[in-house]
Amino acid sequence: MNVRDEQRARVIAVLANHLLATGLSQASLRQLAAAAGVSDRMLLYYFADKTEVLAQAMQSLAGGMAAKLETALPADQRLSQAALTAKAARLVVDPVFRPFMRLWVEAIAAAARGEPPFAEIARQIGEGFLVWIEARLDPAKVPDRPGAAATILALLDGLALLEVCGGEARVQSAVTALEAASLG
Amino acid sequence: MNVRDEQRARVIAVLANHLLATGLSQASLRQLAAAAGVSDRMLLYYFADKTEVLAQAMQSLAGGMAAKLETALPADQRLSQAALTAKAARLVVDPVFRPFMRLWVEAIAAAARGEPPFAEIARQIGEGFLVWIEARLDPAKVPDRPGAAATILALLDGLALLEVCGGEARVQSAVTALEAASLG
DNA sequence: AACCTCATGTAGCGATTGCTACATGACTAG
DNA sequence: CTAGTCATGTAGCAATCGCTACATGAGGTT
Repeated sequence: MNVRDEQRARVIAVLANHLLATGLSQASLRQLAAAAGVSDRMLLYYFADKTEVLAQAMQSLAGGMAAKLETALPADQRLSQAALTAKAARLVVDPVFRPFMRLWVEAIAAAARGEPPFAEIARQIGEGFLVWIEARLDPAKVPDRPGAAATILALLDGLALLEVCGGEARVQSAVTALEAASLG
Repeated sequence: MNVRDEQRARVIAVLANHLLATGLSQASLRQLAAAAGVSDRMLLYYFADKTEVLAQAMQSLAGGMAAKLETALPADQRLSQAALTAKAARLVVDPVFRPFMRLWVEAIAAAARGEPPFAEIARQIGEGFLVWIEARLDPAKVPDRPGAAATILALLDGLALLEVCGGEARVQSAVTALEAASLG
């Protein structure tokens, strides 16, 4: 393997964590390079441009999160809409997933203003989420699975927004209410 | 009234619409000044700095939206959680409100990365939403009103995110599912 | 008439942005 | 040994950013 290709892999891994920790505001070329321990010059030697760096780091993160979600809530168990909503909500507010959800909000906002590569990436990741949700909805109990999945995804994403504009307490009260509703 | 104060009012009104139409990506000082039909130099004569311009424009928008929401769904009618969720969801995906919801997502993302003045503004507007929602929940039918309100707000905000990462179709299918659920 | 505040224009500063031109040593294939 | 690719450093460019220093005329006050 090339030195270059090794560095590509290493840098992406480091930068994925950097993005998780600091968000998209600390993501200028020079800042990314510093975080990865290379010069900005070399970052652009390893990757074509900043867009490619961000795209690969986000892909890496999305893959990791998908794997964690897969094991955190196995797909062989099919749930009602209320039950899956409550379980998934508890999941995404977990400290393990929360940094990703924060970054997810920033990525969607970047996508909203058409900033490459986020427009495409947001769609990909969103699609992945929908598939994950639908696979865990019991067809017997949920007639409109696409509609239910879209509703659940909206709510999960919304919890991340709620944290920013309403604080931790609001998020907890929402999750608690969802769990209560899934029992009644 | 000063020329300066008149201009402040006029410029804010124009810029509020500009932000609604173009989002926060077209919001550099020079771009804002051009949109308002003044020089960047004068924009900073009317306002202390860019932060004040954005803060006032966002406040203006929030006020307008609050008024529209107030009349669109009067507070004298108290609803169940499912019913309010469905009605409010239909409301925020309306063409009248959608540009605001798009901007709202960008503002929250800016708040998430601590960008002034959005951190404070997002909290204010979010709080206003929560009050609006709680005032329309029937205490007899909804035991945990704060929890229900937080849940509804998360879902409404999430619909705006869903539009970006899943497209118009997903949003419609979610709203339809919510309306179906509120009838059953 | 002298002065002063208000309103506005011209010009530019220092920082940061993404990105590039050019040089150079190391190693490798012929 | 020579030619050439690989890996890296130094330096900088053009654009944009938020913001400011300075000048100037217009109109009111004393």
